Amino acid sequence: MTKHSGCPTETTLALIAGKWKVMVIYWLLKEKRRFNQLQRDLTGITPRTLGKQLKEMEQDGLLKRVDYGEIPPKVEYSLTSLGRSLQPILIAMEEWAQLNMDKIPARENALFIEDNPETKT
Amino acid sequence: MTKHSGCPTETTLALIAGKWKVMVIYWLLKEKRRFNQLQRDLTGITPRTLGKQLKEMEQDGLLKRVDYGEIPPKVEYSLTSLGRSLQPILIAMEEWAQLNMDKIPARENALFIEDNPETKT
DNA sequence: ACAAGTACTATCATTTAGGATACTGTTGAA
DNA sequence: TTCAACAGTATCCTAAATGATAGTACTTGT
Repeated sequence: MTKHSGCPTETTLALIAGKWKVMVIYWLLKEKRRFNQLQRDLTGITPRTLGKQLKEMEQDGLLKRVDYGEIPPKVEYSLTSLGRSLQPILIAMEEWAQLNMDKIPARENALFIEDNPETKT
Repeated sequence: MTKHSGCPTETTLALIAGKWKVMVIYWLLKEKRRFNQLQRDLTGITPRTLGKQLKEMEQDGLLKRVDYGEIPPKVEYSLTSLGRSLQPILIAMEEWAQLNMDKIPARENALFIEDNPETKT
């Protein structure tokens, strides 16, 4: 997913389509959180990627960053009302998946065999 | 967006997050369509990419492909009931975007300056 | 004196999605 | 007879997303 055409559905999609964004929202819906706390919550994310996702979401108006200017640093992330207003959509997606779990085949891979090392001489 | 962790919300997201998938569903909600027709509908898509999106969506159970085995070829794509059942979610996303249009800043680019050609000597 | 926690950024590398272009074989229409 | 339409696939390439790893400056706890 890259550019969105002006289609409103795709606009919304673009805001939550980052690999970790749904989970960031999930944790921030519980309560505000600090950077390292989020990194512990989202097991496996690197600080670089977390930083990017947070910055994008902040630019998109989904969350706000409050820097207390202290030393050692203290920065808190929390959802804006715009961010919180996505909750019904996320819940709808969650319920849809749970309801249709059985009908969704597990697609693992393999479209065309393309640039596949095994295929080359 | 790449792998989904087993989180149902992300499962749903993964099914519709391809660059053209929402629009494919949009057109197929109207009526069944053939490959070249879709390519005309989705202005700008290449046949390779269209082929991929359709194949993924078919593997995901969102649409079905019917090959009439004729010559010249005739193949029709239509939504499955699973695919059609996504409509409320897409509408919810559309309405959310329309309702919040004014609050969503236009994010154009520029996170860190990273591997930027202008920055290099 | 040393380690750990704070919030990151820098640099480099890999992976993935998507695009450009050309091509297939057959048919019916101009 | 040459052309477009049909439904794609093959090959190559670029751009975007994400990951791995290391390091910043400062402070509190042991």
